[in-house]
Amino acid sequence: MQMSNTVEYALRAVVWLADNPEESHTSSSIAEATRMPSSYLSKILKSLSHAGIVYGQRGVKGGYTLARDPNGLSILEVVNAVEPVQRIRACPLGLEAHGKNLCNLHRTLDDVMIEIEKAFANHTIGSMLKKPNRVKPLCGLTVKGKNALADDRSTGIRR
Amino acid sequence: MQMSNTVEYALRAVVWLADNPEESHTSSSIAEATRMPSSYLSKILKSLSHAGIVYGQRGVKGGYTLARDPNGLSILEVVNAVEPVQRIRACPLGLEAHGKNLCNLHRTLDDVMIEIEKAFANHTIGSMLKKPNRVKPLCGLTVKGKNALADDRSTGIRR
DNA sequence: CGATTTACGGATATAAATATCTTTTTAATA
DNA sequence: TATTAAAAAGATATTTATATCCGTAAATCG
Repeated sequence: MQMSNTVEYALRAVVWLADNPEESHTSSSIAEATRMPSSYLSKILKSLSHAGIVYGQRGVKGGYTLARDPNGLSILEVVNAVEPVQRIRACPLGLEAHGKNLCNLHRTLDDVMIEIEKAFANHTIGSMLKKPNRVKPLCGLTVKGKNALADDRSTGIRR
Repeated sequence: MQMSNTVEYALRAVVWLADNPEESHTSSSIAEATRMPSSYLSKILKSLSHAGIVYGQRGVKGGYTLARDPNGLSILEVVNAVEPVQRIRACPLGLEAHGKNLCNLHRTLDDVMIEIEKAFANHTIGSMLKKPNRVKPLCGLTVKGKNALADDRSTGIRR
């Protein structure tokens, strides 16, 4: 049971945009700054754009900006944009016998999913930027050329 | 964000064993009863056996039985046996710069993982069997030949 | 003891998630 | 208006998770 790469990437990108709101950022500049695969990120940004979380401006001087107020944007919304939290609404065994009634196992598992939804919903992107922390968001990375850890070759790809 | 098949299968098997404790059950009989791929289940049962959650008896008249008291067995233990809940203990970006200190994003994500652990830990296998419910555990399936929904061809495989 | 049944360990195959690449569309600017 | 930059769309490749298969070990029974 693990946080998927897709969710991790999407959140990194959104936090980055929230923390650097003064200008728009291209897909590849975000990828470089936050150390993730550029072409995969571009796919993720499309989903975020569809969901209205980021705004993508095409063409020269284009790029992505955050389309929402970080203080009103929950982690749950970001997660749902790329990999929706799947509630259990009907028996996974596919038995029609009892309609919408779940047995205790699946009722319990759905309760766990509800808890997961709540845990995600409880945090906003804004709150993560505001909390004091010795460690800067995204582990001290900054915009390319300004203060980035230039000679770190790690990709950030897990597993 | 979804409950994996592996976790779903493991829990179905454990609940089945807890609900039918009077005799041992072969891997394939459990698979048939709870509608899941037999050979994959046998792999999952191996993990559960390693974790001491089920006991596997070889040979004629052998099979699996629950090795633990269902009332003291949490869902978390079953989940951890097959697909451990992965806490975030170091920066996924792999930066050594700040040791064990997580930035707010990863601190928050790890908090979510803690909530997931708690949600799993809060339920025991026994409690699911005891709760009154119009729908029987595992959606009314019973031991082969007794009362199973014999003409249902659904496999229970999602996605 | 030999045959049968079953778990166990590990190799192989298949499907799905992850990642990359190619082409098209849109916008800016020279 | 031509050129360039970048998102958007979607096809393709790679990797990982899911599922199957096969040989071995242990237990039972005749």
